[in-house]
Amino acid sequence: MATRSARAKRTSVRETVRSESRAAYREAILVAAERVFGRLGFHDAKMADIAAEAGVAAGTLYNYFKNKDQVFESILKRGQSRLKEELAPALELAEPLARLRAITETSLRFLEENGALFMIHIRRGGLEARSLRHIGEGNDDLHEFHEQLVREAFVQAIESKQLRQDIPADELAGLFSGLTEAMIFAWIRRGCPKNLAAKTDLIFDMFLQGAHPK
Amino acid sequence: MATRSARAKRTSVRETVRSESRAAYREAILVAAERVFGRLGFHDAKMADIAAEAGVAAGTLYNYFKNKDQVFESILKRGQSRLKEELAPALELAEPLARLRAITETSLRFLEENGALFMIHIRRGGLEARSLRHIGEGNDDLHEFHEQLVREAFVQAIESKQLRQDIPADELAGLFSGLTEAMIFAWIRRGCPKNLAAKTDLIFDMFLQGAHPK
Amino acid sequence: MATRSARAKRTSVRETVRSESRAAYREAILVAAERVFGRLGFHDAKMADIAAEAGVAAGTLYNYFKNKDQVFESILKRGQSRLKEELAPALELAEPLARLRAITETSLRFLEENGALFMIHIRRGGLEARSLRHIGEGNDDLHEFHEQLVREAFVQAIESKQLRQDIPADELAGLFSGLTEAMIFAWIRRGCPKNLAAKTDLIFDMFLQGAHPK
Amino acid sequence: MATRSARAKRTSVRETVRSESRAAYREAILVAAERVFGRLGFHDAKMADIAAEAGVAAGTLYNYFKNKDQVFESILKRGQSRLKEELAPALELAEPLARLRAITETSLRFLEENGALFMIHIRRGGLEARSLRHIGEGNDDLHEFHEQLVREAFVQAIESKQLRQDIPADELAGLFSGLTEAMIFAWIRRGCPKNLAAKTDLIFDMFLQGAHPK
DNA sequence: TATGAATGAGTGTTCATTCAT
DNA sequence: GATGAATGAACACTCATTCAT
Repeated sequence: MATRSARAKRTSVRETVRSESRAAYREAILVAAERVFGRLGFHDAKMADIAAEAGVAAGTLYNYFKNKDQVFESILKRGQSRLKEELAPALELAEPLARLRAITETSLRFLEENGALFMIHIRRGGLEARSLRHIGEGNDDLHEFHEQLVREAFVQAIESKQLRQDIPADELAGLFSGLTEAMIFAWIRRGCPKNLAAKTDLIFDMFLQGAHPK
Repeated sequence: MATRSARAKRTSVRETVRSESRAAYREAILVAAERVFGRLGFHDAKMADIAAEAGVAAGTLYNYFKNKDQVFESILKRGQSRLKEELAPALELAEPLARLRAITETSLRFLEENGALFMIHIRRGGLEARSLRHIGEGNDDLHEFHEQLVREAFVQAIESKQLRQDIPADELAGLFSGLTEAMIFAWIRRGCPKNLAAKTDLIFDMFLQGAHPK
Repeated sequence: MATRSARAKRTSVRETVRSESRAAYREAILVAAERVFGRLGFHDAKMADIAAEAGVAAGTLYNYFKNKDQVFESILKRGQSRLKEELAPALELAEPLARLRAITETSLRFLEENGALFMIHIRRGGLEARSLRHIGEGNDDLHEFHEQLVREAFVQAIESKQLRQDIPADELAGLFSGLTEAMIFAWIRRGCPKNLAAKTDLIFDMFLQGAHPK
Repeated sequence: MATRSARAKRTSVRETVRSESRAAYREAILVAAERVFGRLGFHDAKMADIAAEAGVAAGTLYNYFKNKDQVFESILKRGQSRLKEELAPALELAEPLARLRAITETSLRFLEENGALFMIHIRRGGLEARSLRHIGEGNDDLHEFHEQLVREAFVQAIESKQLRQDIPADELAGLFSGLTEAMIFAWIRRGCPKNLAAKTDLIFDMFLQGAHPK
């Protein structure tokens, strides 16, 4: 029994090691893929590029992912869970505008730290959606999640009269998200300089006060 | 001499016909390519798809364009000149905010009527820039042109105290363009419903008044 | 009847003109094709190139020749008849070695004046024979014709004891033709300088005397 | 450490196998390509033909050669090194005419065993030069190498009064090379019968004695 | 399981040939 | 008959995927 147990344990340990090794490989591949997809886009990124960036052989990719599409999809999913984790503290805030500000700042900071991921996400979510629709059908979309959070904050803020009453919450939320995204696009176009998160104040100021002279 | 004249005329007519036919073919190909690129993106759009959409043989494309890249580029250029034409009346307006409103409305209307073109343009200008940078180097970019117009309007509006003085014109212009683009992205995400141009008022209202309750 | 006759005559004249025009077109095309094939080789020479060189439209070529192969073939045939014409005086000579010398000199001069044709011919006859065998099957070949003339001269020269008796006429003829062709190849490799025909003396001297010191 | 060593050895063995396999594939492709190019010429030989002849998939060719041109070039280079190897013993001979005879005999034998290669080489060096000039610029050419050897032998033979003094070494060497090449062309035209190398004696006899009766 | 070479379907492009004018 | 644009078969080459080791 001792022997059995020992063997079982050894096996278990070995499997743990294996499993950790598997996880490490998988992670390395995803990190590499994120960089490569972010740099080159879906089509120009070759499986060979990703393998090279990850320091593994091309065939190895297929031990961890079914195909190129699934590598792509996995990056998105991984990014989604990471952002969700980082957003958790912000969601604790009860005050809707403060929560909105925290969500925005967190998202922008996340963006700065995960530029490549964002490139991938935005391409897929916003623009290549149609051509890549076959990828990730039915995944809960990060966009949806994010917009839902923003929408809730807006509904509450309007209810508590902190915002104009004459524009529906959805429309307002859309404009806000839009303004944020616009900031992001401008930031990308400028080559992703530092301190995107610091733009949160500007976004809020403009969004709340407008451009009219006071 | 009558004969010569007649022959000359016939030739001339024939050449006109031919020339018109060439232009018609070229146009048909561009229209088809615009649709296909808009639908599938640069990479997924195959020359065969474009040819099929245009109702010609694949080889025919190469009688009008050197290669796939040049088809793509030509769409952009064609779109640019068309938008420039349509913007001309708006540029006559002397009053900066009125001009800005006209530019915005015209651009949005143009967009509605040329959704596919815009998809193409934005993909290239904003996002696929890196992977497609080899295409169209040195074209005067529509983005640049548009942003220049907006920037000028802002400089004048700030000078005439019609806008807040505490934010630089460039920043304001960026935010405005951003807000507009955001509207556009939201519109695209919603599947390009009718009446995008009507959103001009909302954009201006929000941009000028802000979201604060009055 | 006068009318008929007149009409008939007019028709006939017109047909002559037409026929002359046809011949002129055909000739122009062949001249152009000879230059282009000579310059680029069979495969790299495009029908469009030939048409351009001839100053006609691509389609016109097909009013005179069934296809590219036939253009090629026609050049060879035309060259063959021209060389045969030029060789006629040489063939009058009764004395075999004098005749051989005249044939050689004439052939070399012809070569210098028809370099392009020769390039075509040699490519086809000597080297691309296998790959181009589908062309001109069963034509009486210029090579064959030429070698036949040479062979006859050798048979007679050996019979009249003007040449070594210990080597069969065929072998000797082959060597002589070979030496001549070798001269030609060297000449081509040197870029076709002037005065190839003047090498006739050297060929004969070497061929008859050998390289041994006297 | 034993394990490491064992693993290292295994790896090394595996790599040797792989490396041998790679070399074998490469060689098989070159052999196939040599046959196909020799049979059809550069243009008519399709990559698919070569792949089929080698018994591999078309794509495999591109794991070993960058493109069709490079396959072609590699054949030439391989042939050059092989001939150079085979010529080495002949070059040991101090006596110029004996050396020349050995060089000639070796070359002819090489030719018989590598007819396809020669077809390829001669097409490129002599005739398709112009259209294929883009291939292999700057390779040390087999022709040049061979002619240099011949030229040296002639200079020495003339110096030692073994040959006529009235014709410059270059000219004589050219004629000799020419005679040899002529023999080769005749041999090709006759369909590459056996025993080409045996013609060395005939070449030398004719070259030295000439065709005059003694 | 990692490897990396083999595979072959798929694509952009060329060009001989056809055909409407 | 001349024209020159349309045609589409053909081909070099790429790359995601498979598989023997």
